[in-house]
Amino acid sequence: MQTKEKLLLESMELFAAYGYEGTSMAKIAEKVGLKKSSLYAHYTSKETLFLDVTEKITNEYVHLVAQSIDNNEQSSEKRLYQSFMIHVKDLVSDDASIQFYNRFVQYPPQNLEKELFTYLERSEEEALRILVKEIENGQTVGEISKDLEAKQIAHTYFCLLEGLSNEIIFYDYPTLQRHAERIWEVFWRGIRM
Amino acid sequence: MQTKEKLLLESMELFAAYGYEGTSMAKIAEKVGLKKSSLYAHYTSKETLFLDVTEKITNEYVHLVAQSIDNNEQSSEKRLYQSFMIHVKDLVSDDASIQFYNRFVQYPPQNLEKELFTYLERSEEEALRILVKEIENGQTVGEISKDLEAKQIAHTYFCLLEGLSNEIIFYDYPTLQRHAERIWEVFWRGIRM
DNA sequence: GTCTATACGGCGATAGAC
DNA sequence: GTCTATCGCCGTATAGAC
Repeated sequence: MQTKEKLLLESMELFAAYGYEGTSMAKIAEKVGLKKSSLYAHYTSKETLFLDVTEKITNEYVHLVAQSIDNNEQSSEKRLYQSFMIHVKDLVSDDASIQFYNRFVQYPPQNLEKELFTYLERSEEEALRILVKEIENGQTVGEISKDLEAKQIAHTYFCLLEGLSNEIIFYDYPTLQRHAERIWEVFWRGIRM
Repeated sequence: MQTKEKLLLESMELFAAYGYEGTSMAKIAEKVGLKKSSLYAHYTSKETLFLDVTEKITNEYVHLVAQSIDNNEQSSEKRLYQSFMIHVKDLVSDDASIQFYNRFVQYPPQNLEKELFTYLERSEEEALRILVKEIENGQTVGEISKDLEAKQIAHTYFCLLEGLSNEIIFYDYPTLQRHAERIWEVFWRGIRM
């Protein structure tokens, strides 16, 4: 793996775990296996490094949402359920990118707020659009109630996922998975035909 | 207001907005109207100040959950709906304490994780217990489905609130309130008789 | 209890040899 | 591109006068 690639990956994991202020260039350098001054051969500042990570992550996030909807599944219910559980799995798995995404959507570093926002706004909109499309499909084939707007349902879906991400600190994966299944049950009862 | 009281309040607001590492003793001092060295007459360290704020906030949180359920309302649906919307209102209002709570439940500062956890675990359990009681009540009087466990429903309820708290950065209060109402609609359809 | 002054370490960032 | 050395700044925390 190229040094710059590794730098992006390792710093992303540190930012996700300890936040922007909680992650020092020295710690990043140590994890990558360089001296901290060497990082500046790749990035002119901590800020530009962070923003580059952000750009990469937001692109990946949209990709993940799109990919999580498995078109081999027959019913909308199964497609949406599977997508939901894939997200839950990613929340606790080694995929720190979704933790990075959730953390900085909520708590952007003070001075980078505006620049972050432009990246995040775009990806939030795209992710929503992908899900709305799938839900409208479910409404067309008569699986999902037409009493509710597709956008409204999609919002609730993401809202639940974000809420679940808050529970990671308290529970292990099996417990979280059980919670997610029960929460899905409530959600599905709320939107089904 | 006593100096120590003011110190707790002002530092809480800064911690909630900028995080633990993002809040310096100098900024706290400035907001309180003291020199930073004077803070050490009240607390021996930034850590002890932060933990004292945490203790206060977790107690207030349990109190807020208990108080948000208005016993004058006749139906379980109305009581739960009103409680839900009070929380949403507090998310965006001047009440920084709920922002403090949500922030550090999810992202505790690295070195204080264990001590924070003991406070938060206790308050999470108590808040859940209060809501479970109200939901079981709704099940007894036949408003809420008995197909679902009260605990499961309570988890979904808090999960939605936490998810909504993530949306603050994107939307203003009226928009968030509309979202919350629509999300509630999905939720209620999911649990009603 | 609040102030001024200061200690000391870690931070982001730069200079310059190799 | 990576290193050693170093800068200037700001962080937490302490000492001591009032």
